[in-house]
Amino acid sequence: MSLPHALLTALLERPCSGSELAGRFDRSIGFFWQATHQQIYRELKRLEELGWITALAPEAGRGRKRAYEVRPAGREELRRWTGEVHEPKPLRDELMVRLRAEAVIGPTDLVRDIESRLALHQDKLALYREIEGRDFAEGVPTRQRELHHLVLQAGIMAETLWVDFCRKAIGVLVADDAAKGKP
Amino acid sequence: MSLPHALLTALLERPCSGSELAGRFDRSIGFFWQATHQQIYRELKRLEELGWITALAPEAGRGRKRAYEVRPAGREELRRWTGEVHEPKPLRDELMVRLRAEAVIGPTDLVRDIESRLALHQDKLALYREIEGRDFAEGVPTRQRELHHLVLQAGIMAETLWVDFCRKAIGVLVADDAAKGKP
DNA sequence: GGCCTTTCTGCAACTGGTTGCATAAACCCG
DNA sequence: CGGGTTTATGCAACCAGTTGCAGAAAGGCC
Repeated sequence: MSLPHALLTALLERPCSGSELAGRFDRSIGFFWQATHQQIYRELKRLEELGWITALAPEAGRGRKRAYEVRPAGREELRRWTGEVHEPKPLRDELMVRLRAEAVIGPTDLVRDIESRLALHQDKLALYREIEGRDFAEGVPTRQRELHHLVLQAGIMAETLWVDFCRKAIGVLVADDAAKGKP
Repeated sequence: MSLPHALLTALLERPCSGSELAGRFDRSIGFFWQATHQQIYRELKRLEELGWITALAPEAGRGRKRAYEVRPAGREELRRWTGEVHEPKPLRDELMVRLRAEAVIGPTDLVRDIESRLALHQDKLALYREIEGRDFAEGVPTRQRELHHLVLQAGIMAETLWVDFCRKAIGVLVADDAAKGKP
């Protein structure tokens, strides 16, 4: 639902082609909104049909790149959407379903899954902290920089939460196993 | 993706009909996995075809209720699934896209949206804390209770995070406005 | 008993996102 | 310069979840 607007934002930051967008989605915006290249191409086509973006003159490069830039109508639409009040999507986490399943069908191998999750969250947290140190440790705090920092902080907070939660969950599951005499 | 297993879990806790499941999803499991009644009916049908659940003899009540119970194959499948290692779904949050949009197109009405979100998260947090006080303040900590508590704690942690983040975000956005002379 | 409402079940169509595959241009290397 | 590789674009089918609507059985009301 926010893909078109994420694309408009990225293209406003800097006009570029589909594949470049895919690359930039993997970083920055992609921390909170992922998109495959197929989604991106499909959506770019639609945005062009809507008159929100236009293709720029094709420049040389690998393959046949088509860069896009945002038209005034697109910028206007982005402003409209950003100012709207939206219902937040409720949380949805498979791990919680699995924990409840564990509660009914007794001990399973769930701990291993949580351990691997823990590692992933720790990695991501380390990455975010590194970015924070590199990009936000010093320099003038403009509005834009502050907002980008805010988004990164959300990432840091969320990953910290999951690291904490995984540790706590492992604690509960392992203590249970120990209590049952499984060393 | 976890809907079938969420249903199996719920049906193992207590066999019941589609509409009852919908009601129970609104509470408990529904804090982390939502499903509409259409999804539930469709899925129950599929689970029956797979031989994981069976319909019980129809009992009286509103409409024509069909209660289901889990068969051994279903329990086995749930165990298998719970023990599997899954990739966690990456975070996806529209608000972050909107904050980045704000960063590019200058001040918008985004604060209002965040304020309404803040209220929602506070409400949910209060609800979760109330449930915690009611259900987990005392009593023997069995494995099942501990796991249910753990899931609830995840909810509390997440809602706390969002309350904190909304406050922080409002701080940034409002400070910016003030700096621009808009009182 | 007839009628309106509520509860429960379900179909059909749609949407956003994913997967698998195809094609074309540039580039790289022997 | 010709064949393999990489990069860029895209189609088609699919899957999970959502929306809108409809019919059937039970309950309540007059």
